[in-house]
Amino acid sequence: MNTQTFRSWQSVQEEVLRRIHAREWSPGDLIPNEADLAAEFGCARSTVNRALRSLAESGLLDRRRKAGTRVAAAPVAKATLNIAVIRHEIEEGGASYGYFLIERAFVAAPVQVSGAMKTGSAQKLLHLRALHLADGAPYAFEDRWINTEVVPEAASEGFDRVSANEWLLKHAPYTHGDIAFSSVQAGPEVADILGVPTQSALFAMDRLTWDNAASVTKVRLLFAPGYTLRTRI
Amino acid sequence: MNTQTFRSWQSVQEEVLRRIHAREWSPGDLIPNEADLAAEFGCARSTVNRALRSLAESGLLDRRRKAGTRVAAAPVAKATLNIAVIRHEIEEGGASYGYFLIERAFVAAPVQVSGAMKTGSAQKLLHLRALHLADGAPYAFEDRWINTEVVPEAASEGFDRVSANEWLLKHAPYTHGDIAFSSVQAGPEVADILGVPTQSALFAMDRLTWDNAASVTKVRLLFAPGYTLRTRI
DNA sequence: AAGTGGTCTAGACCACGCG
DNA sequence: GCGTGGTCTAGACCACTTA
Repeated sequence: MNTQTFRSWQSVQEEVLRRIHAREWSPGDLIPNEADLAAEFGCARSTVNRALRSLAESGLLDRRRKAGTRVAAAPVAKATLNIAVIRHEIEEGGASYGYFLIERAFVAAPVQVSGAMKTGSAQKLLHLRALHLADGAPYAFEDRWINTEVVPEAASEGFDRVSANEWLLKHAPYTHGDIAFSSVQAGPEVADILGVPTQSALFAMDRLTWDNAASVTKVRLLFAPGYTLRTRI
Repeated sequence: MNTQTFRSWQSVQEEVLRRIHAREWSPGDLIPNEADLAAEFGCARSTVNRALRSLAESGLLDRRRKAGTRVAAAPVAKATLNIAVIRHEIEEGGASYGYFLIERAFVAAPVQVSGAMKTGSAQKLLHLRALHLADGAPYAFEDRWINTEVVPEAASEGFDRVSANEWLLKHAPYTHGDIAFSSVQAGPEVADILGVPTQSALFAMDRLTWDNAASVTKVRLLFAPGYTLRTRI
Protein backbone atom coordinates (compact mmCIF):
# COMPACT_ATOMS: atom_id res chain seq x y z
CA MET A 1 0.00 0.00 0.00
CA ASN A 2 1.09 3.49 -0.80
CA THR A 3 1.86 5.15 2.50
CA GLN A 4 3.03 8.47 1.20
CA THR A 5 2.53 11.18 3.75
CA PHE A 6 0.43 14.27 3.24
CA ARG A 7 1.17 16.69 6.00
CA SER A 8 -0.55 19.91 4.96
CA TRP A 9 -4.27 20.26 4.51
CA GLN A 10 -3.73 21.48 0.96
CA SER A 11 -1.79 18.37 0.03
CA VAL A 12 -4.46 16.22 1.63
CA GLN A 13 -7.05 18.08 -0.38
CA GLU A 14 -5.10 17.62 -3.58
CA GLU A 15 -4.80 13.90 -2.96
CA VAL A 16 -8.52 13.62 -2.31
CA LEU A 17 -9.24 15.56 -5.47
CA ARG A 18 -6.91 13.30 -7.39
CA ARG A 19 -8.73 10.21 -6.18
CA ILE A 20 -12.11 11.64 -7.05
CA HIS A 21 -10.87 12.71 -10.40
CA ALA A 22 -9.19 9.38 -11.11
CA ARG A 23 -12.47 7.68 -10.20
CA GLU A 24 -10.84 5.81 -7.33
CA TRP A 25 -13.73 7.37 -5.48
CA SER A 26 -16.73 7.76 -7.73
CA PRO A 27 -19.72 10.06 -7.34
CA GLY A 28 -21.92 8.69 -4.59
CA ASP A 29 -19.17 6.63 -2.99
CA LEU A 30 -18.54 6.64 0.71
CA ILE A 31 -14.95 7.54 1.44
CA PRO A 32 -12.95 6.50 4.53
CA ASN A 33 -13.60 8.42 7.71
CA GLU A 34 -11.35 11.17 8.98
CA ALA A 35 -9.48 9.02 11.47
CA ASP A 36 -8.60 6.40 8.87
CA LEU A 37 -7.49 8.98 6.36
CA ALA A 38 -5.39 10.71 9.00
CA ALA A 39 -3.69 7.42 9.77
CA GLU A 40 -3.11 6.72 6.10
CA PHE A 41 -1.80 10.19 5.38
CA GLY A 42 0.31 10.37 8.48
CA CYS A 43 -1.23 13.57 9.78
CA ALA A 44 -3.63 14.70 12.48
CA ARG A 45 -7.33 14.24 12.07
CA SER A 46 -7.91 17.96 12.22
CA THR A 47 -5.76 18.37 9.14
CA VAL A 48 -7.93 15.92 7.25
CA ASN A 49 -10.98 17.67 8.63
CA ARG A 50 -9.82 20.99 7.28
CA ALA A 51 -9.26 19.54 3.82
CA LEU A 52 -12.58 17.71 3.66
CA ARG A 53 -14.60 20.53 5.16
CA SER A 54 -13.28 22.86 2.54
CA LEU A 55 -14.24 20.46 -0.23
CA ALA A 56 -17.69 20.06 1.28
CA GLU A 57 -18.14 23.82 1.32
CA SER A 58 -17.38 23.94 -2.35
CA GLY A 59 -19.97 21.26 -2.99
CA LEU A 60 -17.74 18.35 -3.99
CA LEU A 61 -18.40 16.27 -0.93
CA ASP A 62 -21.46 15.54 1.15
CA ARG A 63 -20.73 15.08 4.80
CA ARG A 64 -23.04 13.92 7.53
CA ARG A 65 -22.30 12.82 11.04
CA LYS A 66 -22.50 9.11 11.46
CA ALA A 67 -23.36 8.65 7.79
CA GLY A 68 -19.85 9.61 6.74
CA THR A 69 -18.49 11.47 3.75
CA ARG A 70 -19.54 10.82 0.18
CA VAL A 71 -18.44 12.17 -3.15
CA ALA A 72 -21.28 14.38 -4.33
CA ALA A 73 -23.37 12.66 -6.99
CA ALA A 74 -24.54 15.85 -8.68
CA PRO A 75 -22.13 18.47 -7.47
CA VAL A 76 -24.00 21.73 -7.41
CA ALA A 77 -21.44 24.03 -8.91
CA LYS A 78 -20.91 26.90 -6.54
CA ALA A 79 -19.66 29.91 -8.36
CA THR A 80 -18.60 32.87 -6.34
CA LEU A 81 -19.29 36.24 -7.83
CA ASN A 82 -17.33 39.24 -6.77
CA ILE A 83 -19.60 42.20 -6.86
CA ALA A 84 -17.46 45.24 -6.44
CA VAL A 85 -18.14 48.95 -6.46
CA ILE A 86 -18.76 49.93 -10.07
CA ARG A 87 -16.02 52.53 -10.01
CA HIS A 88 -13.48 49.91 -8.98
CA GLU A 89 -14.78 47.48 -11.55
CA ILE A 90 -14.28 50.04 -14.32
CA GLU A 91 -10.92 51.25 -13.10
CA GLU A 92 -9.62 47.72 -12.79
CA GLY A 93 -10.46 47.27 -16.44
CA GLY A 94 -8.09 50.12 -17.17
CA ALA A 95 -10.78 52.60 -18.11
CA SER A 96 -11.48 55.99 -16.62
CA TYR A 97 -14.57 56.24 -14.48
CA GLY A 98 -17.28 58.79 -14.91
CA TYR A 99 -20.45 59.43 -12.96
CA PHE A 100 -23.48 61.53 -13.68
CA LEU A 101 -26.48 62.08 -11.43
CA ILE A 102 -29.67 62.27 -13.43
CA GLU A 103 -32.27 62.70 -10.75
CA ARG A 104 -32.53 62.98 -7.01
CA ALA A 105 -35.94 63.13 -5.38
CA PHE A 106 -37.52 62.49 -2.04
CA VAL A 107 -40.82 60.90 -2.81
CA ALA A 108 -43.30 58.24 -1.89
CA ALA A 109 -42.31 55.07 -3.70
CA PRO A 110 -44.47 52.96 -6.00
CA VAL A 111 -46.10 50.06 -4.27
CA GLN A 112 -43.79 47.48 -5.86
CA VAL A 113 -40.88 49.28 -4.26
CA SER A 114 -42.41 49.99 -0.87
CA GLY A 115 -43.79 46.49 -0.84
CA ALA A 116 -40.43 44.88 -1.50
CA MET A 117 -38.69 47.16 0.97
CA LYS A 118 -41.42 46.69 3.55
CA THR A 119 -41.67 50.42 4.12
CA GLY A 120 -45.01 52.07 4.63
CA SER A 121 -46.62 53.11 1.36
CA ALA A 122 -46.78 56.68 2.65
CA GLN A 123 -43.14 56.81 3.69
CA LYS A 124 -40.98 58.92 1.48
CA LEU A 125 -37.82 57.38 0.11
CA LEU A 126 -34.82 58.92 -1.55
CA HIS A 127 -34.94 58.10 -5.22
CA LEU A 128 -31.77 58.36 -7.30
CA ARG A 129 -31.15 57.80 -10.94
CA ALA A 130 -27.62 57.97 -12.20
CA LEU A 131 -25.30 56.91 -14.97
CA HIS A 132 -21.91 55.26 -14.64
CA LEU A 133 -19.48 55.76 -17.50
CA ALA A 134 -16.33 53.99 -18.62
CA ASP A 135 -14.01 56.09 -20.75
CA GLY A 136 -16.88 58.47 -21.30
CA ALA A 137 -19.23 55.79 -22.65
CA PRO A 138 -22.37 54.75 -20.77
CA TYR A 139 -21.63 51.68 -18.71
CA ALA A 140 -24.54 51.19 -16.38
CA PHE A 141 -27.73 52.94 -15.43
CA GLU A 142 -28.54 52.92 -11.73
CA ASP A 143 -32.05 53.30 -10.37
CA ARG A 144 -32.04 53.32 -6.60
CA TRP A 145 -34.31 53.79 -3.60
CA ILE A 146 -32.86 54.53 -0.18
CA ASN A 147 -34.64 54.13 3.11
CA THR A 148 -33.69 57.34 4.90
CA GLU A 149 -35.20 56.15 8.14
CA VAL A 150 -32.42 53.59 8.27
CA VAL A 151 -29.75 55.78 6.68
CA PRO A 152 -30.65 59.32 7.78
CA GLU A 153 -27.32 60.80 6.64
CA ALA A 154 -28.27 59.97 3.08
CA ALA A 155 -30.91 62.71 3.19
CA SER A 156 -28.21 65.39 3.43
CA GLU A 157 -25.96 63.88 0.80
CA GLY A 158 -26.23 65.26 -2.70
CA PHE A 159 -24.92 62.20 -4.54
CA ASP A 160 -23.84 64.52 -7.31
CA ARG A 161 -20.15 63.71 -6.86
CA VAL A 162 -20.09 60.32 -5.22
CA SER A 163 -22.39 57.57 -6.39
CA ALA A 164 -24.76 56.00 -3.93
CA ASN A 165 -23.22 52.72 -5.04
CA GLU A 166 -20.03 53.77 -3.31
CA TRP A 167 -21.31 56.08 -0.58
CA LEU A 168 -23.60 53.48 0.94
CA LEU A 169 -20.83 50.96 1.39
CA LYS A 170 -19.06 53.28 3.77
CA HIS A 171 -22.08 54.71 5.53
CA ALA A 172 -24.75 52.08 5.57
CA PRO A 173 -23.97 48.72 7.07
CA TYR A 174 -26.14 45.86 6.05
CA THR A 175 -26.62 42.40 7.37
CA HIS A 176 -27.73 40.61 4.24
CA GLY A 177 -29.13 41.13 0.81
CA ASP A 178 -30.98 39.53 -2.05
CA ILE A 179 -29.54 39.65 -5.52
CA ALA A 180 -31.17 38.75 -8.79
CA PHE A 181 -29.81 38.75 -12.31
CA SER A 182 -31.96 38.86 -15.38
CA SER A 183 -32.18 40.08 -18.91
CA VAL A 184 -34.47 42.93 -19.93
CA GLN A 185 -35.26 44.95 -22.99
CA ALA A 186 -34.34 48.60 -22.93
CA GLY A 187 -37.33 50.92 -22.76
CA PRO A 188 -37.25 54.21 -24.66
CA GLU A 189 -35.97 56.26 -21.76
CA VAL A 190 -33.25 53.89 -20.65
CA ALA A 191 -32.25 53.33 -24.25
CA ASP A 192 -31.80 57.06 -24.59
CA ILE A 193 -29.75 57.34 -21.42
CA LEU A 194 -27.48 54.45 -22.35
CA GLY A 195 -27.33 55.54 -25.96
CA VAL A 196 -28.48 52.22 -27.36
CA PRO A 197 -31.37 51.19 -29.61
CA THR A 198 -34.74 50.68 -27.97
CA GLN A 199 -35.34 47.01 -27.12
CA SER A 200 -31.64 46.30 -26.75
CA ALA A 201 -30.98 43.36 -24.46
CA LEU A 202 -29.61 44.66 -21.17
CA PHE A 203 -28.09 42.75 -18.31
CA ALA A 204 -29.93 43.63 -15.10
CA MET A 205 -28.80 43.25 -11.52
CA ASP A 206 -31.35 43.85 -8.78
CA ARG A 207 -30.19 44.15 -5.22
CA LEU A 208 -32.18 44.60 -2.06
CA THR A 209 -30.12 44.97 1.10
CA TRP A 210 -31.25 44.72 4.67
CA ASP A 211 -30.11 45.84 8.06
CA ASN A 212 -31.69 43.07 10.09
CA ALA A 213 -35.40 43.47 9.46
CA ALA A 214 -35.25 46.94 7.91
CA SER A 215 -34.53 47.49 4.25
CA VAL A 216 -31.61 49.77 3.50
CA THR A 217 -31.72 50.21 -0.23
CA LYS A 218 -33.11 48.72 -3.38
CA VAL A 219 -31.27 49.15 -6.62
CA ARG A 220 -31.54 48.09 -10.22
CA LEU A 221 -28.46 48.32 -12.37
CA LEU A 222 -28.90 48.06 -16.12
CA PHE A 223 -25.68 47.44 -17.95
CA ALA A 224 -24.97 48.54 -21.48
CA PRO A 225 -24.94 45.77 -24.09
CA GLY A 226 -21.72 43.83 -24.07
CA TYR A 227 -21.51 43.60 -20.32
CA THR A 228 -20.50 40.19 -19.08
CA LEU A 229 -20.35 38.89 -15.57
CA ARG A 230 -17.55 36.38 -15.25
CA THR A 231 -16.57 33.86 -12.67
CA ARG A 232 -14.66 30.67 -12.27
CA ILE A 233 -15.72 27.40 -10.86
CA MET B 1 -14.45 46.07 30.72
CA ASN B 2 -16.92 43.59 29.42
CA THR B 3 -15.37 40.19 29.80
CA GLN B 4 -18.19 38.07 28.53
CA THR B 5 -16.93 34.81 27.17
CA PHE B 6 -17.43 33.59 23.64
CA ARG B 7 -16.51 29.96 23.47
CA SER B 8 -17.65 28.83 20.06
CA TRP B 9 -16.27 30.19 16.82
CA GLN B 10 -19.77 31.12 15.72
CA SER B 11 -20.35 33.22 18.80
CA VAL B 12 -16.97 34.88 18.31
CA GLN B 13 -17.96 35.60 14.74
CA GLU B 14 -21.27 37.05 15.80
CA GLU B 15 -19.58 39.30 18.31
CA VAL B 16 -17.10 40.51 15.70
CA LEU B 17 -19.96 41.15 13.28
CA ARG B 18 -21.80 43.05 15.98
CA ARG B 19 -18.82 45.29 16.58
CA ILE B 20 -18.35 45.98 12.90
CA HIS B 21 -22.00 46.63 12.49
CA ALA B 22 -22.19 48.89 15.54
CA ARG B 23 -19.21 50.82 14.18
CA GLU B 24 -17.09 49.95 17.19
CA TRP B 25 -14.73 48.80 14.46
CA SER B 26 -15.16 50.92 11.36
CA PRO B 27 -14.21 50.10 7.78
CA GLY B 28 -10.44 50.36 7.46
CA ASP B 29 -9.79 49.95 11.20
CA LEU B 30 -7.19 47.61 12.54
CA ILE B 31 -8.73 45.20 15.01
CA PRO B 32 -6.90 43.47 17.88
CA ASN B 33 -4.77 40.49 17.02
CA GLU B 34 -5.89 36.92 17.50
CA ALA B 35 -4.08 36.38 20.76
CA ASP B 36 -5.61 39.46 22.35
CA LEU B 37 -9.09 38.59 21.17
CA ALA B 38 -8.68 35.05 22.42
CA ALA B 39 -7.73 36.41 25.85
CA GLU B 40 -10.65 38.80 25.84
CA PHE B 41 -13.14 36.19 24.71
CA GLY B 42 -11.79 33.51 27.00
CA CYS B 43 -11.17 30.99 24.26
CA ALA B 44 -8.28 29.49 22.35
CA ARG B 45 -6.58 31.43 19.60
CA SER B 46 -7.54 28.81 17.04
CA THR B 47 -11.19 29.49 17.81
CA VAL B 48 -10.69 33.16 17.07
CA ASN B 49 -8.73 32.21 13.97
CA ARG B 50 -11.58 30.11 12.68
CA ALA B 51 -14.05 32.95 13.15
CA LEU B 52 -11.87 35.60 11.54
CA ARG B 53 -10.71 33.40 8.69
CA SER B 54 -14.28 32.70 7.79
CA LEU B 55 -15.11 36.41 7.78
CA ALA B 56 -12.06 37.11 5.65
CA GLU B 57 -13.18 34.48 3.14
CA SER B 58 -16.50 36.20 2.83
CA GLY B 59 -14.74 39.48 2.19
CA LEU B 60 -15.58 41.38 5.37
CA LEU B 61 -12.07 41.41 6.76
CA ASP B 62 -8.65 41.89 5.24
CA ARG B 63 -5.97 39.85 6.91
CA ARG B 64 -2.25 40.01 6.39
CA ARG B 65 0.58 38.56 8.40
CA LYS B 66 2.33 41.12 10.46
CA ALA B 67 0.01 43.86 9.20
CA GLY B 68 -2.87 42.42 11.17
CA THR B 69 -6.59 42.29 10.51
CA ARG B 70 -8.65 45.19 9.23
CA VAL B 71 -12.31 45.70 8.57
CA ALA B 72 -12.63 45.77 4.78
CA ALA B 73 -13.04 49.32 3.52
CA ALA B 74 -14.98 48.35 0.43
CA PRO B 75 -16.20 44.86 1.10
CA VAL B 76 -16.42 43.08 -2.20
CA ALA B 77 -19.71 41.34 -1.91
CA LYS B 78 -19.21 37.67 -2.59
CA ALA B 79 -22.34 36.07 -3.81
CA THR B 80 -22.38 32.34 -4.23
CA LEU B 81 -24.42 31.01 -7.08
CA ASN B 82 -25.69 27.50 -7.02
CA ILE B 83 -25.67 26.21 -10.53
CA ALA B 84 -27.55 22.96 -10.54
CA VAL B 85 -28.58 20.53 -13.21
CA ILE B 86 -31.41 22.13 -15.17
CA ARG B 87 -33.72 19.22 -14.51
CA HIS B 88 -33.28 19.61 -10.77
CA GLU B 89 -33.72 23.35 -11.01
CA ILE B 90 -37.04 22.91 -12.77
CA GLU B 91 -38.27 20.10 -10.57
CA GLU B 92 -37.42 22.01 -7.43
CA GLY B 93 -39.66 24.75 -8.71
CA GLY B 94 -42.49 22.25 -8.69
CA ALA B 95 -42.73 21.98 -12.47
CA SER B 96 -42.45 18.89 -14.63
CA TYR B 97 -39.30 18.58 -16.66
CA GLY B 98 -39.17 17.97 -20.36
CA TYR B 99 -36.25 17.50 -22.70
CA PHE B 100 -36.00 17.50 -26.44
CA LEU B 101 -32.91 16.87 -28.55
CA ILE B 102 -32.90 19.06 -31.65
CA GLU B 103 -29.64 18.12 -33.26
CA ARG B 104 -26.70 15.84 -32.71
CA ALA B 105 -23.75 16.01 -35.06
CA PHE B 106 -20.11 15.08 -35.11
CA VAL B 107 -18.44 17.90 -36.94
CA ALA B 108 -15.47 20.21 -37.10
CA ALA B 109 -16.24 23.20 -34.93
CA PRO B 110 -16.15 26.85 -35.96
CA VAL B 111 -12.89 28.56 -35.11
CA GLN B 112 -14.39 30.52 -32.20
CA VAL B 113 -15.31 27.22 -30.59
CA SER B 114 -12.14 25.29 -31.40
CA GLY B 115 -10.12 28.33 -30.41
CA ALA B 116 -11.78 28.68 -27.02
CA MET B 117 -11.58 24.95 -26.41
CA LYS B 118 -8.01 24.79 -27.64
CA THR B 119 -8.79 21.83 -29.83
CA GLY B 120 -7.27 21.51 -33.28
CA SER B 121 -9.36 23.24 -35.91
CA ALA B 122 -9.59 19.95 -37.80
CA GLN B 123 -10.69 17.94 -34.79
CA LYS B 124 -14.30 16.90 -34.87
CA LEU B 125 -16.42 17.68 -31.85
CA LEU B 126 -19.81 16.44 -30.82
CA HIS B 127 -22.30 19.22 -31.32
CA LEU B 128 -25.63 19.10 -29.51
CA ARG B 129 -28.59 21.40 -29.58
CA ALA B 130 -31.44 20.73 -27.23
CA LEU B 131 -34.38 22.27 -25.50
CA HIS B 132 -35.28 22.04 -21.82
CA LEU B 133 -38.93 22.48 -20.92
CA ALA B 134 -40.78 23.28 -17.73
CA ASP B 135 -44.39 22.14 -17.65
CA GLY B 136 -44.21 21.79 -21.41
CA ALA B 137 -43.07 25.35 -22.01
CA PRO B 138 -39.62 26.16 -23.39
CA TYR B 139 -37.29 26.92 -20.52
CA ALA B 140 -33.79 26.98 -21.94
CA PHE B 141 -32.06 26.31 -25.21
CA GLU B 142 -28.76 24.47 -24.92
CA ASP B 143 -26.04 24.66 -27.55
CA ARG B 144 -23.12 22.46 -26.63
CA TRP B 145 -19.80 21.18 -27.94
CA ILE B 146 -18.16 18.13 -26.41
CA ASN B 147 -14.53 17.15 -26.77
CA THR B 148 -14.81 13.43 -27.46
CA GLU B 149 -11.08 12.97 -27.14
CA VAL B 150 -11.47 13.77 -23.47
CA VAL B 151 -14.89 12.11 -23.05
CA PRO B 152 -14.86 9.21 -25.53
CA GLU B 153 -17.99 7.59 -24.08
CA ALA B 154 -19.97 10.61 -25.20
CA ALA B 155 -19.52 9.50 -28.80
CA SER B 156 -21.68 6.45 -28.19
CA GLU B 157 -24.35 8.24 -26.21
CA GLY B 158 -27.42 9.38 -28.06
CA PHE B 159 -28.42 12.21 -25.72
CA ASP B 160 -31.98 11.74 -26.90
CA ARG B 161 -33.21 10.72 -23.46
CA VAL B 162 -30.74 12.23 -21.05
CA SER B 163 -29.47 15.74 -21.54
CA ALA B 164 -25.76 16.31 -21.86
CA ASN B 165 -26.23 18.78 -19.03
CA GLU B 166 -26.91 15.86 -16.74
CA TRP B 167 -24.97 13.06 -18.41
CA LEU B 168 -21.67 14.89 -18.33
CA LEU B 169 -21.82 15.47 -14.59
CA LYS B 170 -21.70 11.76 -13.99
CA HIS B 171 -19.33 10.79 -16.75
CA ALA B 172 -16.96 13.66 -17.30
CA PRO B 173 -14.94 14.92 -14.40
CA TYR B 174 -13.57 18.41 -14.68
CA THR B 175 -11.05 20.34 -12.71
CA HIS B 176 -12.28 23.86 -13.29
CA GLY B 177 -14.43 25.98 -15.51
CA ASP B 178 -15.10 29.49 -16.69
CA ILE B 179 -18.58 30.88 -16.49
CA ALA B 180 -19.96 34.03 -18.01
CA PHE B 181 -23.40 35.58 -17.80
CA SER B 182 -24.71 38.06 -20.28
CA SER B 183 -27.77 39.31 -22.03
CA VAL B 184 -28.42 38.65 -25.70
CA GLN B 185 -31.14 39.24 -28.25
CA ALA B 186 -32.88 36.22 -29.64
CA GLY B 187 -32.05 35.52 -33.26
CA PRO B 188 -34.77 34.19 -35.57
CA GLU B 189 -33.93 30.54 -35.08
CA VAL B 190 -33.59 30.65 -31.31
CA ALA B 191 -36.71 32.81 -31.07
CA ASP B 192 -38.57 30.12 -32.98
CA ILE B 193 -37.26 27.32 -30.78
CA LEU B 194 -38.10 29.14 -27.57
CA GLY B 195 -41.37 30.39 -28.97
CA VAL B 196 -40.67 34.04 -28.26
CA PRO B 197 -40.53 37.14 -30.46
CA THR B 198 -37.34 37.79 -32.38
CA GLN B 199 -35.04 40.18 -30.51
CA SER B 200 -36.39 39.15 -27.14
CA ALA B 201 -33.88 39.72 -24.34
CA LEU B 202 -32.52 36.37 -23.25
CA PHE B 203 -30.38 35.53 -20.26
CA ALA B 204 -27.27 33.70 -21.42
CA MET B 205 -24.93 31.48 -19.46
CA ASP B 206 -21.72 30.37 -21.13
CA ARG B 207 -19.66 27.67 -19.55
CA LEU B 208 -16.35 26.21 -20.60
CA THR B 209 -15.09 23.37 -18.44
CA TRP B 210 -11.64 21.89 -18.31
CA ASP B 211 -9.98 18.68 -17.28
CA ASN B 212 -6.61 20.09 -16.39
CA ALA B 213 -5.32 21.52 -19.67
CA ALA B 214 -7.88 19.84 -21.94
CA SER B 215 -11.29 21.31 -22.57
CA VAL B 216 -14.21 19.02 -21.79
CA THR B 217 -17.20 20.90 -23.04
CA LYS B 218 -18.40 24.33 -24.02
CA VAL B 219 -22.01 25.22 -23.62
CA ARG B 220 -24.28 28.18 -24.08
CA LEU B 221 -27.61 28.16 -22.34
CA LEU B 222 -30.21 30.68 -23.45
CA PHE B 223 -33.06 31.04 -21.02
CA ALA B 224 -36.56 32.04 -21.98
CA PRO B 225 -37.60 35.56 -20.98
CA GLY B 226 -38.53 35.79 -17.33
CA TYR B 227 -35.64 33.69 -16.13
CA THR B 228 -33.97 35.11 -13.06
CA LEU B 229 -30.84 33.94 -11.34
CA ARG B 230 -31.11 34.57 -7.63
CA THR B 231 -28.72 34.54 -4.77
CA ARG B 232 -28.20 35.95 -1.34
CA ILE B 233 -25.38 37.88 0.08
C1' DA C 1 -26.00 2.24 20.99
C1' DA C 2 -22.44 3.56 18.49
C1' DG C 3 -19.95 5.72 14.82
C1' DT C 4 -19.00 9.89 12.46
C1' DG C 5 -18.07 14.56 11.76
C1' DG C 6 -17.79 19.17 14.46
C1' DT C 7 -15.36 21.66 17.50
C1' DC C 8 -12.32 23.25 21.24
C1' DT C 9 -7.81 23.42 23.61
C1' DA C 10 -2.93 24.39 24.62
C1' DG C 11 1.03 24.50 22.68
C1' DA C 12 4.24 24.74 19.03
C1' DC C 13 6.58 26.10 14.85
C1' DC C 14 6.49 28.40 10.56
C1' DA C 15 6.02 31.96 6.69
C1' DC C 16 5.18 36.16 5.36
C1' DG C 17 5.93 40.87 5.01
C1' DC C 18 6.24 45.43 7.57
C1' DG C 19 9.38 48.62 9.34
C1' DG D 1 14.12 41.56 13.08
C1' DC D 2 10.01 40.47 14.74
C1' DG D 3 4.94 40.61 15.08
C1' DT D 4 1.17 38.64 12.89
C1' DG D 5 -1.59 35.28 10.88
C1' DG D 6 -1.31 30.27 9.10
C1' DT D 7 -1.04 25.81 10.28
C1' DC D 8 -0.20 21.39 12.60
C1' DT D 9 -0.63 18.24 16.62
C1' DA D 10 -2.60 15.17 20.13
C1' DG D 11 -6.15 14.72 22.74
C1' DA D 12 -10.70 15.47 24.29
C1' DC D 13 -15.63 16.04 24.39
C1' DC D 14 -19.81 16.89 21.98
C1' DA D 15 -23.82 16.58 18.58
C1' DC D 16 -26.00 14.48 15.33
C1' DT D 17 -27.89 10.66 12.91
C1' DT D 18 -28.37 6.28 11.49
C1' DA D 19 -28.59 1.44 12.35
